Amino acid sequence: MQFADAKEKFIQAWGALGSHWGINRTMAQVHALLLITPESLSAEEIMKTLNISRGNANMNLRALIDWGLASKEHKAGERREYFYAEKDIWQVAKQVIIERRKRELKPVLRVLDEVRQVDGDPNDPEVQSFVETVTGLQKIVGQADQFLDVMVKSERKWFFDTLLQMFKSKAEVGMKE
Amino acid sequence: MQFADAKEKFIQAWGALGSHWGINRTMAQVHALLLITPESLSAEEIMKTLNISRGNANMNLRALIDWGLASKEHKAGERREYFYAEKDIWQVAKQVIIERRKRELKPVLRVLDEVRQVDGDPNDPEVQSFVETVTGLQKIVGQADQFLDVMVKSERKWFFDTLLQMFKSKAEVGMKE
DNA sequence: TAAAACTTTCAGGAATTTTTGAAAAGATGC
DNA sequence: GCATCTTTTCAAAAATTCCTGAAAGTTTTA
Repeated sequence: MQFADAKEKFIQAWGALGSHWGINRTMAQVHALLLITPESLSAEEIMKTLNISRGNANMNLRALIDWGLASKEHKAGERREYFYAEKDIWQVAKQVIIERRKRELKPVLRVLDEVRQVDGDPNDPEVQSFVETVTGLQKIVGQADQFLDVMVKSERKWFFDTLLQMFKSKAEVGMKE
Repeated sequence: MQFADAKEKFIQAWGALGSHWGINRTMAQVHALLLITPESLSAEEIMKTLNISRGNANMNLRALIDWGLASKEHKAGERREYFYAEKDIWQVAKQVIIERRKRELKPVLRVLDEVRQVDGDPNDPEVQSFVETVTGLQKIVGQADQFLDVMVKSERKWFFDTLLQMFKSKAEVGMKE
């Protein structure tokens, strides 16, 4: 495959993935472009490459900065701003997790905690089922939250080495399906 | 909080969460309703509770069945169909992971593999940066995929016990930030 | 101070996604 | 076969999300 095609394909694929994960397609495409570009880019260059308007470029660049995935840079002697993305994928992954945890997991945990304290007849099967479901969700979401907390505080090597051990121990024990 | 309010709040919250994760709001709400309801429900009841049309209810129920999160049931002597959701949250989590892995992770891994084999001057910094980024993504997405594979094949208890050990070993070693 | 270079905002419009509701299709029982 | 009850389909409408481009705002230079 030619480089230009590969680049195009990667940007499209990353955009499509983003849209399956609640992230605006264009924001993901801008991110993809910055990820694979060695030097920083001006808004102008991004607009041209992705065929988007000035306003759109500006909005999504700000969003990326807000997510901690991109930064501005000023080049000496130049007036315009240049943008670049964090290239270390482990850092990127951690940053995404930090933000989504803050924006989505925390609020959900708060709601689960709130609604679990429903006052109603504990013998009513409807209430029972409700409390059971909410408690179950709280446990799993809470566990996931803890796990992600460990992850974002970890070094990449330690984290994957430890996961690897987990896989091994599974093989040894011969866990059933 | 009154039961009716808690129920309402839970359904709303679950719907909002879904929409942040690429899942249609109504589908998540129908799922929430089925999750907390002990007995199975007819389309009619779901339409009435959530204030949605027949077509909408039907569409989202089918989607839930397609995701393996809900099932149909026929009651003896009754003509209409009833619907219920898997209540075991561990099973639900695993099922969601199975589907998203199939629908999203796998296709992305395929694209990454494809575009990594770009033919271009290996000394061109643009090409270098591209290959580095794609390789890095491939590694991390691949690791995540493996981890999720272990998870969906695990018993809940084994999985969380092992994670717990992982956290502990971190504490002992005293990993730095 | 003013012009030039650039960034940000935002109202309106375009595009996309979701929902509706009526009609078609599919069961069931007589 | 036919009447009845139920589910499914799908074109059109509604709702939502996203994008544009011109105008306003900001910073720099002279």
